[in-house]
Amino acid sequence: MQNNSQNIQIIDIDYYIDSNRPIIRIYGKDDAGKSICCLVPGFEPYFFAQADNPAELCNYLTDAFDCIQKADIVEKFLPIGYQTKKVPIVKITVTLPTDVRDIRDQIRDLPGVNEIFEADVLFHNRFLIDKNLHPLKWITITPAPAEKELHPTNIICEEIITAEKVEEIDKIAHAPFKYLAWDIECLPDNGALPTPDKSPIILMSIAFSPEYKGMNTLVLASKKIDGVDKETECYDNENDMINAFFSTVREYDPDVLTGFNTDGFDTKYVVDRCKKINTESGTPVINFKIGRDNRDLNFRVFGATTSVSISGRIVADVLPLIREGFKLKRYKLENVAKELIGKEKLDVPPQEMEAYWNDPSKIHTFIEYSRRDSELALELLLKLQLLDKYLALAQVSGRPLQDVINGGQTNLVEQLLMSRFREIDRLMAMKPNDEIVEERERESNVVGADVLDPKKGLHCNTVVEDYKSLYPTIMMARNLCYTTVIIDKTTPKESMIISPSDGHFIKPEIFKGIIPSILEGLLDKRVATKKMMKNARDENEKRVLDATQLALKILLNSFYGYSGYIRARLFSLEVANSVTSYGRENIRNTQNTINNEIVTLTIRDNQALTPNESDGTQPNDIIVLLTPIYGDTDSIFIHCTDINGNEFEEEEFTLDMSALVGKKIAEVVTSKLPEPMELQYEATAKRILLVAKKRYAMWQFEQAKDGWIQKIKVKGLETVRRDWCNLTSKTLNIILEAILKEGDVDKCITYVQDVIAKIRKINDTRDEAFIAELTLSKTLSRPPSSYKNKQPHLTVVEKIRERGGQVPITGERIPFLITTVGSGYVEQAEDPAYVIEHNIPIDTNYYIQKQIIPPALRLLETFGVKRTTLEINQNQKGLFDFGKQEKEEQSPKKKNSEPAPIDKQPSTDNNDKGTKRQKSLFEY
DNA sequence: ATTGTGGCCTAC
DNA sequence: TCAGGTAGGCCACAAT
Repeated sequence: MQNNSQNIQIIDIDYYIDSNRPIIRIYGKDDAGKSICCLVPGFEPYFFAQADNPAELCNYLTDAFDCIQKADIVEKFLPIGYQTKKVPIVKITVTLPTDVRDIRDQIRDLPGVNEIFEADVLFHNRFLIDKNLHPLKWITITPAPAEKELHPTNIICEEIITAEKVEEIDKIAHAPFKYLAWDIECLPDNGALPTPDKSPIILMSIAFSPEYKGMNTLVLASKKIDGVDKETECYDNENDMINAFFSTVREYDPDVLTGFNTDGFDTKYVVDRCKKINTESGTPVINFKIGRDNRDLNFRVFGATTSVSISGRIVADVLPLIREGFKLKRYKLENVAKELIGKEKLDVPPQEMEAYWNDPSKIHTFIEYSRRDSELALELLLKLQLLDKYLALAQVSGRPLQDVINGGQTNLVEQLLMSRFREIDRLMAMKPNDEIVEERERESNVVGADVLDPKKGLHCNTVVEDYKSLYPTIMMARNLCYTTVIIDKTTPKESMIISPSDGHFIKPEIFKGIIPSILEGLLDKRVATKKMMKNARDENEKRVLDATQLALKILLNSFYGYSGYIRARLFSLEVANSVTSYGRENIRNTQNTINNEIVTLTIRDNQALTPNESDGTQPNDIIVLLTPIYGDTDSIFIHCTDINGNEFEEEEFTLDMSALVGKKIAEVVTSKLPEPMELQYEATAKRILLVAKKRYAMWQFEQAKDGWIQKIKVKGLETVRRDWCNLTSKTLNIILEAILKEGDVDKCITYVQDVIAKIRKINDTRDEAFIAELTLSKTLSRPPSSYKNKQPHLTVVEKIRERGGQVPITGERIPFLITTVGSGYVEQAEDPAYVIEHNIPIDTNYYIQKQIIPPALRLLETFGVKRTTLEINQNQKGLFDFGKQEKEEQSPKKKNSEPAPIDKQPSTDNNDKGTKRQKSLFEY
């Protein structure tokens, strides 16, 4: 190896033009933190065309267009369908990447040209695919000899290397990245959202990691302010401040730029403001070129969303990352910081900003407020490790990090498919145009999974089993792929796999599909990564590996969704429907196997035996009757009872026994399935309350290395829904705890009655903390004008607009309370801040009748509890200890962790903490 | 009273 | 919200 070769981690990739040829530019960082730009000349853009007469097309093309370097006939498979013969295709190599689109448009409609392929693959992605390189992985660069060196003048990295050769190498740890978070403050328009044509930017703040010239933060002000500290710089006016901001960014040279809602607000605001100032001055007084190629930042605006990118750097707005990663009721910086890192945002209300700015005694508070916002954004990104997953997805998929952050799963899947298609000489289809999308939309009819009817009510001792990666394993087991779908009607039946939805695929012995092969690779890699994780001693490495295995899991599960996605390059209803039809068949088969074949298991000598294995009954045998009581898509819940279908007595059926049963069922079912499909034992529910499809709660015990980990798991019920108020969630949590752990319905009734009593008094007490518990929220999911029906959150948006406040934008969650003002729930919705400020009465009846009683009753009616019982006004008994809910704990040596089945609990109280007699749960 | 729809959010 | 898929519960309200 040459000793002047250099290793870098790829951060970004693009190209530039030098002497009318494209040069690939790889931006990266070495392990000492030096920013390096690697130039790779010699890669040429190309695409493909299928023609009636390929030779004729070749001749025509080379004669007609100067920018076409070559037109050759190559042999390729077409994108969809199992094929045995390649077809002749014209490969058109052009001079510049932009020529691809030009030539494509000019030849598309020529007579004799049937179809164009791969003309919409961006040049830098083409390079990554063809060279088998992956962003965020490390490469070693062999420098070109001096005479071949390129000397671009605009690149502002610390070092520029012209590469002779680049090769990927193995290295786990990331390079030391530099992060910069920023934020702007503008003078609002009378408390409403500021607009760039009217409102100036007055403060800009920055937070650095690692520090910059000894500073962790820096606030720039657009006027002279007395008595500021050394991390605040004052300028004479707005342009000077903005220019200082951009030159600070250039000088610090961050790899990652972040902020809170910077893509959605700040970036566009600053750019618009700069343009306005530049236009008004007649000369460009502001230089906002902050790319590592010394160019402007790039915008792409799609309707309400803008995505920002800066060449050579990564733009990562934390707001969308947090939206995706955390389920919160609101996503204002204030809420997010408090919920996720326990930090307070400083408070300067928009209406008062002007006053703060103009008041010398308050302006320092304003400066600190601004500084805090950048600090919080940076802290969120780093502490929550928001980028980890995306770095790993870029590495595994081969797509540039900025695409991974801004885009969806489509890009990732397509990059993987394209790489593998290229290896076997298969063409990739172009992205569908609007016409094709509409057609697919009309035809699209994908049937999904089965949800088994739940046996509603309370059950003890239920084992939960699920299929490991069901859809990916189905695709592997049945060779489901675009490349295996039968298009030749003469294919003999014995060569085909026919799915329950009547999809036809070639057998893997004849040709193994690309998707199954990709999935197999991802699965193997995931197993290997998890193994490395176990052995890793370095915490940092462990973190990276954990992100990698998560990324692999995400990719594994993306292929099914992609196959039925109407905007996909490859779209196949036959594939999508075959996957789900096998899934439905599978869950039914599982249910039947348990019902009709296994039926019972015998527990003997710490083993679970099937009827075949047990060979009669022995004295200490415990016979367990298995009844599937619920299942959704890839899971099945099996109730374990005695032979007569009654719940076991306390201690008769232990958790350890349930694990034996669960594992035995998994083993028997798995043995009948094709590889690599696998049913696995997940956990045991000591008690489970099945309310409806997709709605249940259970007291779950999961087997760990040293004992059982217990928790209450709630699915689909109001507790986990963000469109119900906190009071509902808390009330239901108490009820669930009482039912599942203590079997105490009395307690539930008293509790609900007390909650109702407290609601009744809220307009007298005006307890603000309690009012906050009544706040509902809903997402404003589209522009207000496009709603067909009125909605409560729309009412609130309208009211805020009329009052001249900051109007929420599409995609925001809107909090509201139901007041007595107006008629009907929709009209009665009001902004909580306004309710407090103007002392608007709360509609107590709504909360009692709509928010508390129906959800409580849904849980309690199985025990015979009636609406009238809950409504009885029992003058306040006062046991309001909200918020003492158990999360997750190691089960303490069986102490009280195995109460008797509820319907058999003795009528005398054996519970050490209560004294009053409990009614049986079925006495109501 | 029952049925249909628009809307929201969740399970998987 | 150009950002993978379908199933499904429940609310409010309108139509029957």
